[in-house]
Amino acid sequence: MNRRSSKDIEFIILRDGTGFVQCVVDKSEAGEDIYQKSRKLSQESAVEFKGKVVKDERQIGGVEVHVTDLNLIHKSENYPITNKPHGIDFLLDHRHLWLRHRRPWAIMQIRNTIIYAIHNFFQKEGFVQADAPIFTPNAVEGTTTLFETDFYDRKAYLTQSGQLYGEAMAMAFSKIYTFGPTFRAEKSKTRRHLSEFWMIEPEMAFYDNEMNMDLIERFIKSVVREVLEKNQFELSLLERDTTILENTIKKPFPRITYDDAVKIIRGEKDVNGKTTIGLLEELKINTEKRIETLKNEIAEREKLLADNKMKESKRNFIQNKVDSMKHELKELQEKLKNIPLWIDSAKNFEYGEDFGGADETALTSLFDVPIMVYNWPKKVKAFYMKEVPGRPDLVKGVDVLAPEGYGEIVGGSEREDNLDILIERIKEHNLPMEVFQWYLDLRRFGSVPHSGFGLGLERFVAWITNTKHIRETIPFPRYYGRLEP
RNA sequence: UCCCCAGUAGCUCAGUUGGUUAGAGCACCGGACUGUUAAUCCGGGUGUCGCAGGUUCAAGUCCUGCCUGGGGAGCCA
Repeated sequence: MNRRSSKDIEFIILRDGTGFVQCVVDKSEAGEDIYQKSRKLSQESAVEFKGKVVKDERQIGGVEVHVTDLNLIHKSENYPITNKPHGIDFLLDHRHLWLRHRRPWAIMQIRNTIIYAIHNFFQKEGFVQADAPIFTPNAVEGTTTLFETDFYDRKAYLTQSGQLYGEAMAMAFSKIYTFGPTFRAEKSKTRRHLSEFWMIEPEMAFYDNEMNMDLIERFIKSVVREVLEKNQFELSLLERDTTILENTIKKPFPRITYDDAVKIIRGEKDVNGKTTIGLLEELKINTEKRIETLKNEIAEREKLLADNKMKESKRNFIQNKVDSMKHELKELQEKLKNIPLWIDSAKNFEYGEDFGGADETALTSLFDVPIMVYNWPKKVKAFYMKEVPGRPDLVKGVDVLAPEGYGEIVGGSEREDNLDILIERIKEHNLPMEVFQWYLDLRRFGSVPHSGFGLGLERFVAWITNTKHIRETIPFPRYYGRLEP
């Protein structure tokens, strides 16, 4: 709970886990005793109210409670998280308490809807949920760093992907999906990485990459539709502009080959008359303009501050305003410095490379729905992806890039189903052949075309809720430098 | 592992070319106000300036090293 007061009246925001309601303790209604008790309530005290529910359009949920009785269950003292701004690190140190607050509450409600909608979609489509093991004897793709553990005196690693096991299960049950934790020991310090995150990995027998992309698109639309139906209130708490989410369920996702994507990134090809370079140059001009106005506003206020007859409280107020404007100015100047680098990186993008974060942002900013980029250079993708017929340099992989700078939320492919080619690919990647023997069995005994993809739950939640840092999308995040609480 | 930035009160931050006794807002306590939404107004005090060393008459401020955090690259969902 949280409290505000005026003379003879107290406003208390009460939370019960399902939502929030304002409770009003009016001295004339509740009586002197109850009113005095309510004045002693502190932030996050546990309390029980009796009272009348009254319609009030001004309030969240449209109602408030006029309190007639009050029972203090537990008085909270010196609650650390105040109603004022805190830094992300302080909040994460108090994550066990921070979860009680509105923003985390709204994000977790949406996360819950997403999890439910994912199961709902696959169950209705006839998929079997079948989870992959978490302890694994080897690195699946050989590139990422894994967490090493002791498994009865043997080295074991925490899984970085359940995909190979998913393929085995798809050969057994036709269409399956895994839904479990995944671990990466990379010392990544960016807003889109976690050491421990949840991944959904469907795998379908007799699916080529076209069918795979059809499924991905229907899947994303279905989950987003469910969030829009169930979580309007939470989205409004988060001040999420839902235009792009609504587009996502209505419009088809553009499907772009890697070859075309490269041309678009370089600014050689336009999308509805706009190019990446043009957009970035526009952004540069707008940022410059904003910096100019900020500078002028700061100068104006500093002139005001030079008048030392000014009342102290007023002076402090203006000083604070100036400080926060200087803060914004610093951020914008930082951004302005980076824009030419982004333009440079886009213009000189080298064919055959994977997209960097800035390239992805440049590309996706031209669209108002998620896009699918397919047919990737073989050398930047995993060994198990199937070659594109007639293009031995390309594989049938697909990445879904979310709009608004969220980057890759889905990665998938058609899998190589030919034993000999797969063995060649394992050799090319210098992977230990012996640990893949069971996987190669899948190509020895009734190998069929099959495809699948992986969706990172937290990145998906981050995009839907428009959360800047992925670590706010999981109750207790684990990443380089954070193991507590 | 590499590059950039930061570390000042419980929290968020200011602190100018090195110069007297280091500041503000919030939180907290008291008071004022019948309707607040981060309420507002008045009063009340709080510091190992991340750590270690150096330069200097003088260091929060400059230099070196280390630690911690943030952003990014790599890697990826």
